[in-house]
Formats: sequence, C-alpha cells, structure tokens
Amino acid sequence: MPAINKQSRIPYYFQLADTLRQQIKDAAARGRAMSVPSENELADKHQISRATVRHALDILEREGLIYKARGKGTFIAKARAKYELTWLVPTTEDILRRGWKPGTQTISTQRIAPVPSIATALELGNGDEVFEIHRLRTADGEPICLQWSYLPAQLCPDLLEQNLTASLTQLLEERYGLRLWTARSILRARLVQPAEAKLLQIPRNSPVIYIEQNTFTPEGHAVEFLKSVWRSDRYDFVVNLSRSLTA
Amino acid sequence: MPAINKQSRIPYYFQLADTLRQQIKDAAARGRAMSVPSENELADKHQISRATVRHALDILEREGLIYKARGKGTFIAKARAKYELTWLVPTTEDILRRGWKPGTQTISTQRIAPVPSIATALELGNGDEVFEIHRLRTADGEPICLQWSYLPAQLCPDLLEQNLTASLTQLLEERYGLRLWTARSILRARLVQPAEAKLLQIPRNSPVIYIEQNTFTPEGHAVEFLKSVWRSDRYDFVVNLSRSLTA
DNA sequence: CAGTGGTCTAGACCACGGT
DNA sequence: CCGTGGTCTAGACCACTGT
Repeated sequence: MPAINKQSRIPYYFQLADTLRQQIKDAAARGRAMSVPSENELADKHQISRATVRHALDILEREGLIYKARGKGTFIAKARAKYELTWLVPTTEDILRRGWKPGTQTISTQRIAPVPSIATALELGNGDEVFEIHRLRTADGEPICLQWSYLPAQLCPDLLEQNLTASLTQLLEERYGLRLWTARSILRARLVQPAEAKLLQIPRNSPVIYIEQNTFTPEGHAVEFLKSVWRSDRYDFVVNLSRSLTA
Repeated sequence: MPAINKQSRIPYYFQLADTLRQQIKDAAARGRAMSVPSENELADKHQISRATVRHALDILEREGLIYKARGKGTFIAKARAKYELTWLVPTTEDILRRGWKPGTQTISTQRIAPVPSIATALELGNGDEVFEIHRLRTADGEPICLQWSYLPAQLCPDLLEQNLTASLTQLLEERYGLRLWTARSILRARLVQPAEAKLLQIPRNSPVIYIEQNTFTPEGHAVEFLKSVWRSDRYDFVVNLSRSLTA
C-alpha cells in the first residue's frame, strides 16, 4: 500500500496524517487494539524523512488522537476527543453533527447606526453603520436559538443582498476575505424575556443561555458582534477539550 | 542581546518563543507597532537553524499571537487572544486571573458506592467505590459555585487524607500520576434548587449554569466526573478561542 | 526579480524507559 | 544496552507576493 503518493501535490505529512487517522478510526470501529509504529519505522516504510513523519504525528497529537511518551513510543489516545473545540456559539455544522436538520429563519435585517455598546465592541467611529441580522435557528423544525448579528457595513457592503440562511461564517470568508481568527465569548444564564419566549416557543421565566461573542480577524479588526439566546431544555452545550499542547 | 543561551538546557525554540512573546507584549504595552522579522533573519541573528525558528513561530501561531502569510511574512495578530482556552470548568487559576481571591470550603467528603449514572460515567464495575468531594468555591469570600467531584477510589487511594482546598487537578497529576488529557463537558441553564440557593446565597428560582464534566487520561481512563452549579449573577464564563490550526 | 513562508531531506546528538 | 521520542543543523526546492 503506497500510502504516500509522491506524485501528488498534497504534502507528504498531510497524506500520512490522513492515512493514520483513517487507520485509527478503522481499528477503533473493529474494536481492535492498534499501536502507532515508531517514527523511524514510519519513515522507513513510506520512504520519507523522520522530520516529515514528526510533522504528521504532531498534527494528530494536537487533535488528541495520539499521545507520545518519551523513551516509550507513540500511542493511540483512547479517550473520546472526537471534535476540535468549535466556536462557542454553535453553527449549522454543529447542529448537523447532532443528527438534526438545521434551519434558519431570518426575522429582520436592517442597516442602522449602532448603539454605543455595539459601536465600541466593533471599534467603529462616528457615522459608521452596521448591519443587524436577526435570525431564528431551528433544529428539526423546532426553535433552538435567537441570534442578533452585527457587522460593520464597510466590511461587507452588499451583505444584505446575499443568502443569509446559509452559513454566515462561510459567506464572510469567501465573499469578503474576512478570515475569522479569534473570538471572545461571554456566557451566562438568565431568564428568558417575554418576546423571546414567544419566538422560542417556551414558557415564560424559563432559564436560557445568553451569549455575547466578538470575533476578530488576524489583523485585529472586529468583524462581528453576536448576541444569542439559547433554549436550555432542548440544547445542551457539549464541549470536547484536549489538553493544550504548547511545546 | 544574546536572546538564545546555548549553554542552557532549555531548548532554543522555547527560549526564542519566550523572547518573542515578551517583545510582542512589550511592544503592545508601549502601543508600538512591531513586525516579526523573517525566518531567515531570526535564524541569522540568533545563529540557529531556520527549522528551529519555525518551531518557535509555530508555537506562537498556535497561541494566536502571530499569523503567517505565504510570500508576505509573519505578523503580529492584533486580536485579543490572551489566554488558551481553559477547561470549561474554571478553577483556582481562572479565578486568580480575574483578580479575585479564590477560596474553597469543603462541605463533605465520603467514600461511597456510586449511583449507576456515575458508575457508568467512570466506567466502574460492581463493587468499585468512589470518593465524593463536595465543595463550595468562593471568590473574594463570596460563593460562586458548588462542585461535586467523583473519583474512582482505586486510582487515588488516600485522596481524602490530602489537602482538598488546593487544586485537585494538580494533586492528581503530582501525587497519582494521572495526566488529565481530554474532557467532555455538557453545559446548560436551569433554575437553582432551594438547598443550592442557600449555600450560594442567591434568591430562589435564580437561573444558574449547570455543568457536567468527564475527564480522561490519554490512555482513556475516566478519572473524574464533576457536577457543578454556578451563580450567573456573579460569574460569567469568558472563553477566548483561536482558530484551530491543523496543518 | 528577490524575498517570503511551506515542504522536505539526511544526517546528528540527546534524555529517557525498559531489558 | 537499545529503541524511543526530543532537539537541532545545513542544506534544498517550491509556491506565492510584491516590485
């Protein structure tokens, strides 16, 4: 099995990581124990340098699939680190992963002068305007959250003419070249407000999760300010975390 | 400035990363713009190989401090990625970071046969027992959360004789060699229960954040099951996220 | 074109774990 | 002792960016 195609333009380390990921997954599916060959073995077998092997293994380690023990070897991490941590505010992708059918209903869109707190969050000057996109997200047809997105009008001039029921993240990246890099989220529990309760179809005074999230590009530009309110009877936040690997 | 001490046993890449981190921080504090020298420049200046420079830069990129642009160079990410994501359930360290004085009050400890749901979560067999540690965490003397930790008695036999007001995580790692590797958290909002309200000193029917967290070692052993209830008037969950870097 | 980061090689020595 | 992963070097060629 020539796992590494040297004619391909895909980097060797990427091909090797992919191959190993698949093998680990298959072995797990069959309930088989599988160990990871040593770095030298992998290098020999695939006729690539050890440095390239290490590159591939580093990726898998960061994904939480394997762990290394100096002097002993590399092993498959049996723990259930299945997903990278997602943005704290879950999206279309997240809902799909739970096996639900995601839906989006746009409640309102407008171009407005932002209130001071949002202008500050987005680092806007006087006169700068924002788009407000108010949407209801559903899973299998049932409401799960209300979102209010605020984006500087300058950065994405014709945003409101685009299809807003799809992934906003993807739209920003592909159409406007806005690379989403970091986010800062604040999360708390509060009681639902009457108008929200009606849209979410839950009783008054239900507890909900309230999240504010600020998203930035690598250059440090604030791209989005997002408020959201989540039903807590229907939607749990599930987070899988791996140890952070610094060195 | 010999930023790299070649006599030291500290790896060059680590020293370089540290130096650059400090420079970035200083420059930011002075409001100065600072760009990151090219990889060749850094290699020349510090008399180390380019591979080692890249190792250092990779670390900083994963931390969200810098970003690279092929053909252009490496730049400081101006966004506010200050902290690695912490375990979702914040700890002593997290409270310190907010500038509060953390405190812990042990409410009860016991060795018990676990209820089925906890036995399942910890993958225990019949007859296996667990330690239950029920604690109240405070910040500046004010209650912020109630925690119930469950740990398999086998893994840490004399746990209850240790000092439980300090960091449990640290204790597990240092005394029992239990490397905490991954965690799976489930988070939701609910109304506080009367007994909890009394301990947390909040009104009845206040909304609280409820978290269940399962923690595993790299070998896949479940180490801890943790339930916790957080005041939401006093404690926000703040999460800083960086884009996950796979390649 | 020159300079940047991205990939890759073929070596080397080390610290560590187990025999 | 040997094999493991951890660190490091001195090259090389590539794709991409800007001038």
